[in-house]
Amino acid sequence: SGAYNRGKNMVSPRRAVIAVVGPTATGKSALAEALALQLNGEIVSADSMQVYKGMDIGTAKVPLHERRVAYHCIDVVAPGEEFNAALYQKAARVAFEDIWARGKQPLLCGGTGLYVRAALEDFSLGQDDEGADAQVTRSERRRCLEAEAQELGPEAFYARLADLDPESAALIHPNNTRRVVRAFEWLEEGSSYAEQAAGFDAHNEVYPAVYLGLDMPRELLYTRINARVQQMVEHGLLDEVSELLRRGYGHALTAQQAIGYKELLPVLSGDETLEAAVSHIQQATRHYAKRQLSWFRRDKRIHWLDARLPLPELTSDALAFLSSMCG
RNA sequence: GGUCGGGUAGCUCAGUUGGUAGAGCAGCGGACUGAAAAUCCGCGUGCCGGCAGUUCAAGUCUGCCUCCGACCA
Repeated sequence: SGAYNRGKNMVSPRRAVIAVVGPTATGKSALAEALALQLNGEIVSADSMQVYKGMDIGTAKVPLHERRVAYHCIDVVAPGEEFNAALYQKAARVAFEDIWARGKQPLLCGGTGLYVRAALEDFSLGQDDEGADAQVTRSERRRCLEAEAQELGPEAFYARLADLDPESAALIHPNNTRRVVRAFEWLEEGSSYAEQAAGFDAHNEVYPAVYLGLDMPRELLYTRINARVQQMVEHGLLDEVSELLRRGYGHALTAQQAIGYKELLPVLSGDETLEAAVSHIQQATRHYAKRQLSWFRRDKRIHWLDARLPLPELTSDALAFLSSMCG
C-alpha cells in the first residue's frame, strides 16, 4: 500500500475524493454529474459491471451523448476478460492521480461497496501478479481449488481448511465455499484470511474521502427499481444480450453473473417468456439493493441524503455538506 | 336449485390414524478484502372462512351458514 501513498504531498481537503454511494436506482449518477459540473470534477465509476464493454443498458451506464463530464473506469475490458477488485483498485487510483494532475476534482460514484473501499482505503488484496503468466497460474490455481471443493463436497473441503488454518476457518461459514477457496489462496500466498481480517474494520484511508449516500423509503425504491427494469427492456436490453451472445460471451463469467443478462438468456433460447424474466430481474435487483444497503449502512462515515429530493435541491444539500466538511 | 372440489402466513400450498400448525416464494435483518450485480448466514402467531355440536382434546370428525371454482339441471 506504500506505493499509493503520495509521500511528501500534504493531504489537504482539496485533495479529498468525493464519493457518491448507495443502492441502485437511487440517482447516484445524476448527483455525481451535477456535483462534477459545479466542482470542475470528473467521475470515477465504482461499479463492478460498468467496467465491461457492450454491457450498457443493463448496467445503467449514462449514455455517451448524455455525459457532460469525463468518466473513468467504464468500458475497460471485454465481457470475456477477467476483472476483479485488485485490477479495479489500480485503475481507480490511476484515474484519481490523473484527474488531480489536471487540476480537477475526482468523484467516485457507484454501488459496488467492495470497489469503493478498495479504491480509497488501505486495502491489501494480496500479492501482485507479475505479468500475464502470473495471471494464468492464479486462475489455474483457483480452478484447482474449485475442482477439489467439488470433489470433496463443501463440508469436507471446509474441514480441510479448518485443519490447516483454524483461525481463518472460524471466520468463514462452512457453506461459503467461495470464501473457503479464497482462504486457501491466502495460505498459498504466505498469509491467511484471519491475518488480513484483523484489519478489516480499520478503515485506514489511502485517499481521504467525503462520503455521500443516497437512500429513500424502501417501498419507493422498489417501485423505482421495477420501473427501471421495465424501461431497460423497452430500451433494448434483449437486443444487447443477444448481441453479447452473438459475439460469444454467453458463457463469459461476468455475463452470467450480471443481473438483467443472466435472466434473459432463457428468453432468447425460448425457454421462458419475457414477462417472467422481467419479474425475475426486478426481483434480483431488489435483493441486490438490499445487499448494497446492508454494506453501506454500517459505514458511519457516510452522510446520507434523501434521494427523493429533486436534483437541484439534492445537489445544493450535497454542496452545503461538502463545504461544511472542507471549511 | 343439485352434486363435487376447495377456503390454513402477503402469495402458492403441506398438514400423517383427532393431541392448539410448517414448507417454498415474497418480505425483513446481517456478513463481506483478488468472481462482489457474486457468495453466504439468520428471522415463520397465523381469529387454520363463520357458528354450533361430538370429544379430556378439532385445522383434522358432524351439522348449518358463507365465499370461490368446476360440473349437472
